[in-house]
Amino acid sequence: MALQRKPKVIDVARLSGVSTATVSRVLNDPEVVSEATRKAVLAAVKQTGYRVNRAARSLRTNTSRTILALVPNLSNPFFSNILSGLERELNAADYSLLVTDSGEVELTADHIQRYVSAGQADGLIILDGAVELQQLELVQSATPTVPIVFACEWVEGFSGASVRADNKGGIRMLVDHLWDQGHRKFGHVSGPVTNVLSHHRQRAFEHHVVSLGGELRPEWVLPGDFSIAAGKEVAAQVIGMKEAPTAWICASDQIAFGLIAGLKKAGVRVPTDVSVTGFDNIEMTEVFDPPLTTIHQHRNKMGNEAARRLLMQLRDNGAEINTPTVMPVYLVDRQSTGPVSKKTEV
Amino acid sequence: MALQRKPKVIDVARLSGVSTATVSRVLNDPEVVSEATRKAVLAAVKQTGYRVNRAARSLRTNTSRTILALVPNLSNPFFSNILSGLERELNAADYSLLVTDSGEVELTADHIQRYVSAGQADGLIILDGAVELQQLELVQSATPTVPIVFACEWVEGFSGASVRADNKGGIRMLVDHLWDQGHRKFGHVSGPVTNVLSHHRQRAFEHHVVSLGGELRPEWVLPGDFSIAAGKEVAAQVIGMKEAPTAWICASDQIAFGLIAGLKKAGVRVPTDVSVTGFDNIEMTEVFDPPLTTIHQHRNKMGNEAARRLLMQLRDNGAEINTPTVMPVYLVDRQSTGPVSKKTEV
DNA sequence: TACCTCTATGTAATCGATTACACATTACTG
DNA sequence: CAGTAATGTGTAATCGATTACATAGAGGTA
Repeated sequence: MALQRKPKVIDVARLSGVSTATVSRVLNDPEVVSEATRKAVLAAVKQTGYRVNRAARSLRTNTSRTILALVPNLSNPFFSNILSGLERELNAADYSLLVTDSGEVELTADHIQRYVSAGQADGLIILDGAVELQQLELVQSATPTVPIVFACEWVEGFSGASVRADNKGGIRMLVDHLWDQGHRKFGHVSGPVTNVLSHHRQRAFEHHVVSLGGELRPEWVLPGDFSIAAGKEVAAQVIGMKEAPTAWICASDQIAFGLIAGLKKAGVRVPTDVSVTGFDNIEMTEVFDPPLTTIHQHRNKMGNEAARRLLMQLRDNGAEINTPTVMPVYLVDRQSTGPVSKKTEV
Repeated sequence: MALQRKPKVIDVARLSGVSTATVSRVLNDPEVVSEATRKAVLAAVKQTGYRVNRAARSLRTNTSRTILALVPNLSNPFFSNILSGLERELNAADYSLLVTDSGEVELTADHIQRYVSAGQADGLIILDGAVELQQLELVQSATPTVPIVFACEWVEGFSGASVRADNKGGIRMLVDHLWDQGHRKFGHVSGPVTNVLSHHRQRAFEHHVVSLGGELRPEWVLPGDFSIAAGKEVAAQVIGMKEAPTAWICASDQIAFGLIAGLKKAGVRVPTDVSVTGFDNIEMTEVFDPPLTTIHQHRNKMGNEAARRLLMQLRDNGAEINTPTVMPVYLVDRQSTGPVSKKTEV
């Protein structure tokens, strides 16, 4: 009863008494076909269980309906959240998501082209800001029709689209919040020195603290790498400080966790002795002790938005809007921050 | 200087003075070509910057060199860790990884076939145990050459390959550990009732507690859903219990976090009053207060292994070995467990 | 030398869908 | 009603790589 071979257009065509061209039209451009034929063809499609062969279609149309996501570290939950948003949006538009971990390899134009030139991907979503601008431009000039959208991270100077959180706004909210609680001496544990987010937030931090009239010292700015381990290392340094900030702004929740854990172990109380904030609002912030005051970003939505911008570019055929989309963030006030205490003042 | 068009086999062929057949052979089956020709062709490939068109190759060979991963929830860090392992292994074998979130949709054979029948994927890695056996068998009979490997979760009764953690062993280690500390009354917060892992661990838990002679009561077994929220809900129930276990084994670290947070809020001390264990050993366990005693599983390696088994099947063309690969786990003893206290005994 | 084997390579068909172009039919216009 | 436009459909070329089959030449054997 069921067909032995996989059904092809020709089978559908025969069954419905039309040509392969018409079948194809029904599938790709239904309006041009008459009502009656369309119905007949769709019925035949259903009956045969026909499904287009993507390879054949790709070959002919020179498109893959597939998007490649370059993720710096697939095991990082932060990125997987964005991926999730991406995937949902792409799937809804009948695009597939190809994923590659860009963490180990150096992200050269050549590496990226392996996918693009081979016709495996119609567009690129890059979550990794650690691509060199020059390499990106090489990719763009080699395959100018392939849109590139950055999500979360980005590359300074790159002319393409990007979707990012309101990093600056987030930092300001945190500083304001702490300022209102009486803090005047601020420390910052930033992300990796080469990371765009680090730079951006670092700059926002400095500007805002200065503009409020708070104290800023170079030795109170410590680079981390977004990890718990980094937070712990910083804790060790903080404990040794003669004069320390009363509030620490960390570039990620993980750093804050590590820092607080380290401080607690040394007998420093948070927030009684020192206030600490995170960034991201990952799930765990809520059950951490103390629950973490942090900035929430809509990671899923950032993925959605990035996908939408990419799809738009694919449709409008490169109507590039290079203004970054900035997603709003908000402050989540929990218990890792509090009024500055007398004792801490040396 | 650079070519306008993308180079094709014919361009490489012309440049190196051979036929397209020979170029193809150099690329796919180098041994059959003479040393001299091979070198000439490779030089031409390099010079032209040629890259095979995957669509054309796919069409002709009826393979995609792409694997589809079905992930129940892309934003769950647990799965993204497995993904990461998968991706690395597949990439090393020149396979690409297509990812889809199976969480929202019902995983029907039809849904899966959308990818497979369309020739988009040569194999399937399923991280989602919530597929119906019948649907799986439909997929297998429709496309018997497409290997399926389960990773982490699996479907009872399914004849294909699977890679999983030693869930039973992990549970036993936990029970033994608690038993040694004097606990005799055990509670279990399991995963979702329909989840294979839940069942498996639940059974292991019951068997082992009983075989040691510990106490087991139906009201001490509470279903959760692996989430922090579930842990919190359970905490509320536990607090109301007339007689409660002295040790709780949770199906995930997240549940344990939620449970402990809830207990702490109600003034119950962990581990002084009650011991709690997790499962997974996610990064955060270390900085949690108290640091969580849990079972570590090699999530990355599970991904690696699943990919390896799939690739093996693709090479040996379906030499199916249906014994599951069980990955070892180990106990990480931290501070959420301790000797049973007198006070807790009612 | 005649014949066979083996190796290296070329010729051309093939995978399955899309689409340029051609054509037939119908509808509309003055 | 002739002429033109609009609509719907079919024919066949096409995308780019792989590979069955054919063949040329080298080497071996009786």
